[in-house]
Amino acid sequence: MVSIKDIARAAHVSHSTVSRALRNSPLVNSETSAIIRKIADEQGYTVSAVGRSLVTRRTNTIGVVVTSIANPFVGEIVNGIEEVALAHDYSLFLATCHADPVREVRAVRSFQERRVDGILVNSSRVGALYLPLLEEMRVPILLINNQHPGEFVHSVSIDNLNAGRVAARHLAELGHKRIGYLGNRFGLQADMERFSGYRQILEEADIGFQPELVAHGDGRPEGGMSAMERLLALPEPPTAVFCYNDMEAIGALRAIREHGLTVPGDVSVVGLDDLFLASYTDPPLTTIQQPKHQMGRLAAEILLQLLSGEKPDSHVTLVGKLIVRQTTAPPPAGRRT
Amino acid sequence: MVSIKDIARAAHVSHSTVSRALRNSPLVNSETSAIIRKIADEQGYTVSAVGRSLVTRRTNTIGVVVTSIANPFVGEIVNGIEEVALAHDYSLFLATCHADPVREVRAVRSFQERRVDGILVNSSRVGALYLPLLEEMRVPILLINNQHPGEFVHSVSIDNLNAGRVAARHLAELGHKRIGYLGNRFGLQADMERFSGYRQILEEADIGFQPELVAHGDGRPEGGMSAMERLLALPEPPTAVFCYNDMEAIGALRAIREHGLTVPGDVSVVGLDDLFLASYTDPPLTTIQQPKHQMGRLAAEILLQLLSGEKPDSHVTLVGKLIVRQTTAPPPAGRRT
DNA sequence: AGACCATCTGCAAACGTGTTCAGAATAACT
DNA sequence: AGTTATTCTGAACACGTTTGCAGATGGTCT
Repeated sequence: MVSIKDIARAAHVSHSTVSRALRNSPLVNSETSAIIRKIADEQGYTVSAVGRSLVTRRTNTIGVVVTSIANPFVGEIVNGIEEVALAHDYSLFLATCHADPVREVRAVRSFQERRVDGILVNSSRVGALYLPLLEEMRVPILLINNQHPGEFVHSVSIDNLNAGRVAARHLAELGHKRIGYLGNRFGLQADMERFSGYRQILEEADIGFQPELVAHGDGRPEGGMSAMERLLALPEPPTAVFCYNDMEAIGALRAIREHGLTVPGDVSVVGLDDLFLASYTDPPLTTIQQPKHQMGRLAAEILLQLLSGEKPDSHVTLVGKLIVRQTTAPPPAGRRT
Repeated sequence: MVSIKDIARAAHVSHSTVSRALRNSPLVNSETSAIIRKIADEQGYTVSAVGRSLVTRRTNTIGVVVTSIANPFVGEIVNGIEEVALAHDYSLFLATCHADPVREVRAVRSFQERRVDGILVNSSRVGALYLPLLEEMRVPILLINNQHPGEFVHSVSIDNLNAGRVAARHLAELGHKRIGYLGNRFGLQADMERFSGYRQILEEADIGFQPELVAHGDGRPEGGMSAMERLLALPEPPTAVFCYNDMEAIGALRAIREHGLTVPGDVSVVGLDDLFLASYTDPPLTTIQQPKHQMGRLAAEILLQLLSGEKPDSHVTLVGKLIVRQTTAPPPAGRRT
């Protein structure tokens, strides 16, 4: 591998001069600079980031740890991160932890060894347990959609309360009086916040909260399906449901169909996430869009600001947008009490 | 940041001894070794990969360049890669190129600067143009599902010919005589191979190839939808279609439904990829599963073998598995001619 | 001519680690 | 006691780069 010294020898200058020439330093004569660059080109020289990092004490890398990169949701986020990282000449270390604390710790340790300049964490189930570990590191850490954003220094997340409100309000405005909530049984903070927003709207709209209209899934289609079945088995089932996420909504759609009912004729459904899938369910799913890409971009931008010494806002929340497709409509004529 | 020299000073030994102690070298006395490790622990020392890489001339990193990480298909592959990388203490640099040659070249250059030990490329549209660039690098490169695998030294890909055969055979065995093909209009090699397999089966089954039953989409639902519409407009439309991928199959399902026909009652549909989505279409999609995860694992394993000096097979192909769900059935009674 | 300045270049140190080699200390022999 | 073998440690160099400082070169001014 050709180094700076090799081309110094070839150009009959010192390696310092080569270093300066390649970095366009005004200190070096433009002619010699041109010669040096030409030789470097011919020899196929590329600067060694590892040599450079050793002296500059910066690696121009950021570590990203996510639950699973196969999840299209996090894929979008990483896409946004990568976009701004690339624009600023940063590279990404990617690690997945699959919600396994051991793996997460291992990933962070590895990042520490590699001397990343900053870390982005997107793994909503990791609690405050790891706070000490993360803080022990000397680099800025930013959490995306984390379970306990308040406890960490910097975070970017969606406004879950607002999302719950927007979804419930949409259904209330369509005239629904029996609006169910298909939650997530793992007691995630996101679930509680979405539920709160939903409940707020019910109170504000004088519909009132009806506890029997709440069921819990597991965040996956199967869980959504069985939770929906429980609601449909009620003497007076809901005419609309707001689901914790799109995955559960898909399960709900199936349960409703298998129950011999139609969407949105008999039951309206609202999801949350706006996965790619949501456009292609039958019928296409009305949902709250999480600004995944923007979330990734914003997270990376804030991290870069931190790295350049600025002091950006500690906790940023983004609001989701309601995407009305075809799973919501007014309640059936006979049930508009 | 605490370095090896700091703990050497604290332990009253030389930094060489510290280096050895932390790497469990048998050369150092076990008692002093214990003392050193204790001090290192107290000071929160973590070895610097950049310092180490400088002397070992290995970074224990591999660069992964993909089209888009938001694509669940590539997400699964990366998942597999990460799994074996982690197991071997390698870290992943991730870069996305969005099928943009400029970005791809930039990503590879960045990897080169960072002195990755090897590179995995998954971007099926990149042709032989970049071969020189890739070969100029001094590290092993392995291509996953590439457009022109033969031209590169190492590759892992799916057996597209076989996939086409399996899909078509499944439909032929159900009794279909008019089997359409919904291809990809961009002339990808994968499309041609899948088509060849399909055609082979038609000949072997004495059904014969009927050119009017072939239409081309764009690899996305919209394209699949309009291509399917063209087939349905034929005087004698197909009773089954094999689609280039699941995305087009989803479009086909929608076109068929909007045409007032049912799946699989009137038309059978087979996709290819087995995206997560495929389980949740209505009805659930029969498709050929691409072993995405395994492909990622295998790619990483082969690369690691290359890195350790072994000479594994140059070109590995994996066979996809037929997943029969509910979009395929015998043709309608009136059309079994 | 000498003083001064501007412009460029090289020397040397530093970053954190691994590794070779030589030598010190101790133990085990004759 | 003297020799040899064994076990451990430290000095020194290397890896590739950046950068402060000193010095060289050549030019301009008094």
